[in-house]
Amino acid sequence: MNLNDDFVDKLRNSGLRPTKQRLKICEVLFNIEKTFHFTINDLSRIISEKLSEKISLATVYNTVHAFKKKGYLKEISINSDKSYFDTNTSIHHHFYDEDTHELIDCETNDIDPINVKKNITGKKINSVEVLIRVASDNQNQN
Amino acid sequence: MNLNDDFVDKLRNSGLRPTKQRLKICEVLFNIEKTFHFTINDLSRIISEKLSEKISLATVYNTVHAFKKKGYLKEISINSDKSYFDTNTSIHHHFYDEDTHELIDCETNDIDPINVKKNITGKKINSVEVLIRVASDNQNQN
DNA sequence: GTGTGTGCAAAAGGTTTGCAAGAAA
DNA sequence: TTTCTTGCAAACCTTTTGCACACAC
Repeated sequence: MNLNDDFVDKLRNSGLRPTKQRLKICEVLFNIEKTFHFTINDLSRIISEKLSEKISLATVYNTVHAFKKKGYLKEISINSDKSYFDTNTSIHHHFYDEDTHELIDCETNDIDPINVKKNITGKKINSVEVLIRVASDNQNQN
Repeated sequence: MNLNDDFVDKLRNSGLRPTKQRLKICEVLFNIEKTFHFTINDLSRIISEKLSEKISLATVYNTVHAFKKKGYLKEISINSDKSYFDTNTSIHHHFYDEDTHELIDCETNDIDPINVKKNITGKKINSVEVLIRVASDNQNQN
């Protein structure tokens, strides 16, 4: 399998040993054309379903954090009960569907450039990201 | 004390009994001219320091969530290890200082209007909020 | 063989829950 | 007196850690 070799290279190039577990996680995360969002729990579940083989939770955590540190994944804060990760690592925005709790990417191009007029002395801006909360049009909001 | 009466009314009007604990939490949260950001832990600590009287953690959680439900507090997602709350319940933006983990309000006026060019079919936009991550200018990132 | 990675179980945070005792209506 | 609230401890969930064993190099 060609892709698998790519993953081996990818891992090697970033100083991560291409172990069986890490390759499986790569398959799940990066074998897909469109980017996707997940929690560690999601990922763990998907692995055991798709691959009919279990990877220890600790290893999933280790790997996800290693991938994040290497810039292959990005962590997103939507609500505070869980960490969401995104395979789209560019600076971009999100729609958050409050009905379904689904997260949808919104590329930088989909929003006019954001001009921050205030600034904090001695601090530089690392990122500017927008969260757009949406809900069903005909919903009775609580 | 006049303010205390206000709090009693405030609570009564929203169907919450004005208990000793809730009034104390009101004093801490709403007796201040400027808005402030806190975690439940912060709040609990402030209460025991400022009021030299302890309120059970469970009660603090209960009260904060009750206040949030009534619209007196707003929950903010910065990172997933903790919940932050904000006494400023308007739609507004935030600076997040990655060095100090401090949260700073950024009023809607401080950012030029945000034009979202993409939209999700059948969904209406509830809020558009920006998180600006900042860090020390001379910091060695990572 | 050396060093890194894995997996388990235990621990650690933050948060929630169940229930008995207490306070407000 | 009835209903809501409090407080404690236990439970819970997500995440982290310690350590022995296994695997990659």
